Amino acid sequence: MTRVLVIDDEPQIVRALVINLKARHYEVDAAHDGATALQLAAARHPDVVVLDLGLPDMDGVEVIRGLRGWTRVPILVLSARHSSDEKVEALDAGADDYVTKPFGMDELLARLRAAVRRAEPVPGGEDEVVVDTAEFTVDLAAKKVNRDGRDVRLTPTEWHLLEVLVRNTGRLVSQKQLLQEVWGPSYGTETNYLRVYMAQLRRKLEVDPAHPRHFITEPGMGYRFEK
Amino acid sequence: MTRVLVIDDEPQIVRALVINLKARHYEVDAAHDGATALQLAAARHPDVVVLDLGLPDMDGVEVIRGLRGWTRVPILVLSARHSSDEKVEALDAGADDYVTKPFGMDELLARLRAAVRRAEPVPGGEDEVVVDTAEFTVDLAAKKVNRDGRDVRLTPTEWHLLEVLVRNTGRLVSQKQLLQEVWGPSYGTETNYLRVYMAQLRRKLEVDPAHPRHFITEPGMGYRFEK
DNA sequence: CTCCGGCGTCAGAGTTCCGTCAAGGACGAC
DNA sequence: GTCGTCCTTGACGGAACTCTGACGCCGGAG
Repeated sequence: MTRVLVIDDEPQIVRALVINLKARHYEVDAAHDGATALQLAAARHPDVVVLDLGLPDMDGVEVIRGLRGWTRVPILVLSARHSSDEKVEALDAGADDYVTKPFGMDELLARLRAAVRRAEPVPGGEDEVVVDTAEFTVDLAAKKVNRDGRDVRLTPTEWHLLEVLVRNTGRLVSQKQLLQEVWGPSYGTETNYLRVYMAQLRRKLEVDPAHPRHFITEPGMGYRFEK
Repeated sequence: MTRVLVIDDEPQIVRALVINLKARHYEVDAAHDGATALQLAAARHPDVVVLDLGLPDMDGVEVIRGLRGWTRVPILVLSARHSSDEKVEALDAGADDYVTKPFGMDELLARLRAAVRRAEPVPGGEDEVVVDTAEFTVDLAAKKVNRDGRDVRLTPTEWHLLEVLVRNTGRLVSQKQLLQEVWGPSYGTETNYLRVYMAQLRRKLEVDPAHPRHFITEPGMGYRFEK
């Protein structure tokens, strides 16, 4: 769940934001002044910050600097001031976006979504998509299988089949489901394909292909991958 | 130097932007319609895009989608429309910011700076600028390849292809992804291009081009660069 | 016991995919 | 214009992959 930190000293604005955000399943923290805000940010590590520049205890830009000292969390600034200088100052201090009050809630939420989306790690980035077994390792992102320090070469079909099984580690995958995912939706009965390609996977990955430990056959039903 | 792509069909706006940006030492490309814009984006790989939604040939949101299909470059939208729906649509399509016309140049530039800053890689991040192999060295920042103490001459396309592969060292890069990143989003099936240019890269960089050790073919799937 | 269905194995045929070469065209430099 | 560089395109032989049928094994049912 995405966590939002709202910083504003006007209770009605905070209330409106909190209600709208919670309705959209965001987790919301709120602070009424800069000091509390910085503390909360450090404690809760929000995914995005909504900051009103007009705070009672400190300049909003100072809050931005305080945050930017240690985090790159997206900061969305709210302000009643339309002056161009204010915007430039806030943006150059490290804000990500600047919305002038009064603002439309739809727009604010859209900008919030944009800010959060941007901060997301690249899909297929460094996320750990590696599955380990005693004998081999499957890296789903790099499309690599390593066994005894060597890369194992898989054909597209073999890889596709392995992928479906590994993504369902421990679960039984029916023959029909495998056929449809690997060969396409119009397949479903060609179980001989499965037999051939399961055999090849086992030959390449199992220690003893005749007595598989990872690619288990469930007779009449399907196959199961076990670590 | 930061490269900006300006997309707008109003010459006076383009002129104003180009003058201001160049004065601040940005490198600027300009397009006056969506098709040219997508082409230019693919060819020039801008660091940030400024996009007017009102284009003669296609909907601005389509341009956003066209870009987002293959790149995460920051997109700053300009529009005369103040309607909230328009903003939400553009932002949800993948835009990073939305500025309504008439806009202050200072503010626009500040938002541009914010967008570029955000996109910067984390300082001290795991960005490898130089990649070494036993036989040659690729310097991604300097755009240079060195082999046996000599710089290897690569054509723009060869370099581009090499860059994509090296940035994904060890990972399989699909043919479609390579084509889209190097030749542009409208490509995806012209695998003969890949065959030709992979051969050229191998001829220039592999010890034995017929038995490549670094530029590995995964038949039916794509290519992989290995140190 | 025999029969039978489901599974594993193997090898060959057919098809797709890849590396290579060469020719043609676009473009800019001189 | 002429040259040189680079990109595109087509063609072809060979390699890799998928499909297909045949066969044997095994366990359960009759």
